[in-house]
Amino acid sequence: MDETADLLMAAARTLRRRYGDATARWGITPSQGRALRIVLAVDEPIRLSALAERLRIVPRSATEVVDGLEGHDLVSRRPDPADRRAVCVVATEEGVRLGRLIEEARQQAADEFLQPLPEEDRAALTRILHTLLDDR
Amino acid sequence: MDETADLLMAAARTLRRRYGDATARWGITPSQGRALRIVLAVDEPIRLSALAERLRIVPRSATEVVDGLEGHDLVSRRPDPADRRAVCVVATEEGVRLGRLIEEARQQAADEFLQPLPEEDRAALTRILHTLLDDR
DNA sequence: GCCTCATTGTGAGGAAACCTCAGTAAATAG
DNA sequence: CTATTTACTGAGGTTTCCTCACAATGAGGC
Repeated sequence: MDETADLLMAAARTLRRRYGDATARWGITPSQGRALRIVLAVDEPIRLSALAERLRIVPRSATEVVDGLEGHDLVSRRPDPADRRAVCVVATEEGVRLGRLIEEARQQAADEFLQPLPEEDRAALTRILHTLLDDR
Repeated sequence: MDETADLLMAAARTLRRRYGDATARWGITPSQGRALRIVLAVDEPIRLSALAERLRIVPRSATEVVDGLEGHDLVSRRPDPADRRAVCVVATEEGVRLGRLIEEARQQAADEFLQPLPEEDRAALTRILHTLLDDR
């Protein structure tokens, strides 16, 4: 009997809730937090479609996430000089500042959740999930 | 940099979608499928609150899932003889029949998703997720 | 037997995080 | 210069879960 699938989903839910508790204090949602983290990590204007890909969601959904972040003045949209159809997302000053705080909180929530795992299990989990996701 | 959390959520989403595609053909949703599977696995009337616990959701959410299944005549509610506040959920004949088909589809979707993993990684994943979830 | 307190399920209401489909505007291919 | 493709977004929907409040019932103390 294969329960792995169910466990995976239950774990994701738990994690999302914890991370959500952690980020809610700044008025942003978990998925906004993840998006902001990517924007900051890339550290240069990123196309909305590229952001979507990094988040593994469809572009339309990325639009919403960026809307949310923009509403909080954490990122701003700007036209891509190379392609006038495209939109680039960049973090504002406030976004950079808050991003750091959020990253800390995120890290802490993840650590707390993953804390019962010995180091090697944690590494194994990351590796296994990569295997599952990277080849579609 | 800890990406495990993100991977976990992305994996859950992928899995839910695949499982959803598999079950949609009988008009039920993934979470209804999971609930039906538990009802069938227990193989005797199960309290709604117990079902909720097995699904790791709050009882109020289980009410909805059961509503959905009842609407398809796959399960029925009956009073618990031992406690008149409680409600027991049992599978109907149709529920048993369809449950088998759904289980097959579910199994196949999970297998397909987990297929890139060598057997030992799959076992490790299950074990690791149990560790994460079982102690809250 | 009562009174209080906890428990069980559910109505009401809502939020998060996705999706698809269709449409506009711009780039690119033929 | 038409035809197709690509990049984003408006509109609308779905799934899955949550909290809060409440009625009915059970259970423990006096």
